[in-house]
Amino acid sequence: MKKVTIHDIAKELNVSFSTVARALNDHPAISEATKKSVRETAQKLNYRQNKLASSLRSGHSNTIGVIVPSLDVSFFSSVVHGIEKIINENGYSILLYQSNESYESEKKGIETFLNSRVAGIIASVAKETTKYEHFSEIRRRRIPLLFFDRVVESLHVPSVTIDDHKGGFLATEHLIRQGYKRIVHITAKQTIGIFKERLRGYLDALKLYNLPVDESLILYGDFSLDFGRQCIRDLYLREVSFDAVFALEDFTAMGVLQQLLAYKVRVPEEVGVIGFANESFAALVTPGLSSIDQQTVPMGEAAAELFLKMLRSEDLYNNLPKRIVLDPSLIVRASTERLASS
Amino acid sequence: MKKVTIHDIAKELNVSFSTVARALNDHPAISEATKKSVRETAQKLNYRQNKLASSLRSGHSNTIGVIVPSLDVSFFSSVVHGIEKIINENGYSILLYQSNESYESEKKGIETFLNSRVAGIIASVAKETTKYEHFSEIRRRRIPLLFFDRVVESLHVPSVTIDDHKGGFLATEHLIRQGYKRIVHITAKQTIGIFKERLRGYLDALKLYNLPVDESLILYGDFSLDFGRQCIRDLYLREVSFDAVFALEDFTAMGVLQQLLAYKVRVPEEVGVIGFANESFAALVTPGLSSIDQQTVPMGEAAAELFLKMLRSEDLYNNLPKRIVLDPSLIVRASTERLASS
DNA sequence: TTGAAAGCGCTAACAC
DNA sequence: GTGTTAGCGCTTTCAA
Repeated sequence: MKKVTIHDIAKELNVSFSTVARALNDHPAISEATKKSVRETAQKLNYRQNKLASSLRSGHSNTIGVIVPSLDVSFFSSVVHGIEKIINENGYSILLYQSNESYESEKKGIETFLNSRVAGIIASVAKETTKYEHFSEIRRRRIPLLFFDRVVESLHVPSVTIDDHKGGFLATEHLIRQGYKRIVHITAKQTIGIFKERLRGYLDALKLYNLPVDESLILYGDFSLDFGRQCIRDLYLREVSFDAVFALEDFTAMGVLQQLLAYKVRVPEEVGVIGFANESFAALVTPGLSSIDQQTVPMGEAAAELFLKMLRSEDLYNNLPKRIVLDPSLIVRASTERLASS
Repeated sequence: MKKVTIHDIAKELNVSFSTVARALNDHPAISEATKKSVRETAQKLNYRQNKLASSLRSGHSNTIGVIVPSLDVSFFSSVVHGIEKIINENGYSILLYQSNESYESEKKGIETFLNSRVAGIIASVAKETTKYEHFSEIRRRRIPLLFFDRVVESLHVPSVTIDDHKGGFLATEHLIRQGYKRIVHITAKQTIGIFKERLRGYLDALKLYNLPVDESLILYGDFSLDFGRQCIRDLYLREVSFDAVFALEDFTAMGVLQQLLAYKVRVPEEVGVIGFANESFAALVTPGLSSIDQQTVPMGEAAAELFLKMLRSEDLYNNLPKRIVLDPSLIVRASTERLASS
């Protein structure tokens, strides 16, 4: 199949190729009649506009780079799902990259985006990354950049995140209102921002409801399902009394749940359990695991919409960057539903 | 930041711009000394090759289009994860599109790919799609096309799928070997290829082990968690005796499991349950749900590798298309583990 | 309302 | 080993 260009259409119709170009771009100065015949022969010849040429010439591209740690993590694939939806509805396409949490990959991805002359970049930073030169280069080139979930604060770039403090607060408040009094919180050993925020939410809820903060109820670890199980074993070994557990994320909460059931502890009657992230399994396990929903798809949509606004505004980096902080929501399931009304 | 081109580097070094181009592309006829100085000033000036220009001129692009129904389905995001990994390691980038199971979106996605002059396309067909003109256009343009999981047989295009017949067989055989004799199979009302294959596997296993095929044990429905629950209620209502259930996918199996537990039926002692897909929740529910693993990441990797071979071969559409059929694997968990040894 | 001409930044054939 | 030249297929001024 020979490659068809606007010149072929022009030859066919005996007009100049620039008339054809204008007709295809729906230029106002072209008569409806010409437009019609141009479109018809374009169709007939199976013409397809070459975006490479048009982007090169015009200096405008309609692809935007999206880089995330891994699509194999449901949080990220779900956010990308939301981003792609909105981005596509607005006529852009996405160039996708996974950093696999590696700084080198992330840098390489950004370079590819820059070389491909993307219109802008949406990113969630790799865990490993501690140098941000590749991100500041984007800024220096005046290319729109937006972070979601994992943000580099020092760059002062627009971002979309969720309010982890509020999430921690909601989870804890819910347990308190269900009548639980000695609430364990499992958090991360490392001082990762989001987990510190969830812990702050936990502490603030206790304070607000005049419950004492008991340091022996705050457990620090390498979060995982196994760590959740281990926490429960330790609490029993140490004979710490408790009647509820708020775990920093659902897998850990799941471990907690499994170990409690193994010990024949009744959930939620004797001990309530709540997680964080609202993973798909939370609704399926028995008893259903209460959790905090992170609004993944809305996060992607909000990110894409804010980003489109950035693309359209001229004074991109002049005013203060906009930060959208989404509200997490409490999902109550059987694992904490001790009272009829919450 | 002014845009830097090879001309700027050339001016800086008093050489011709084509020397610069060759140096940057590591052309053998350029002296090491020139290469070095060119690379240095490129770095100094913050030069970035414009891929749009180079692809336009050379006629070769290094982006490949990937279109899937939805990234919000873990199967697809996991396969895309595998594809992206291999594709990137080989210097290509992926342009991503979701069809959301819609024919119109799928068509639009393919058109965008064609306009963007992608080097090739990897696709998993939308449910809604019944016309394949957009796919045959790809072939006509001699652009490499590969299907994974959802294939258009009539197009004779390379593909990567899993052996659903074998999956159905493995699941059923496992139940038989565990001593279950009256095995229910829940399948789809619509005659979707993969589900028909799983059913065939079920029937073949029964035959091989000389178990009778009882039509009243084969249930056709609109699969979902709720349908799984309903199946169990119906079986009890109709007083059909059975001692195991093989459901066409995990969510349905989960419904089965939940309803059995609600009826205080002991799993796996009285009834064994196995699903299909090995969703992440299968390992987390109690009892753990046995399932058939679909090799999502390997599928993505195999698809990407076969695809790269296609890109490199000249006689793309001459010989018979290669079809890779991956073996599913049996994952045994508590829901079917009635005997010590399987 | 349309045409002519220049050029986006690069690759690659052809010179020397 | 390096320079010259001609485009890739478009967009976009300027002129008519």
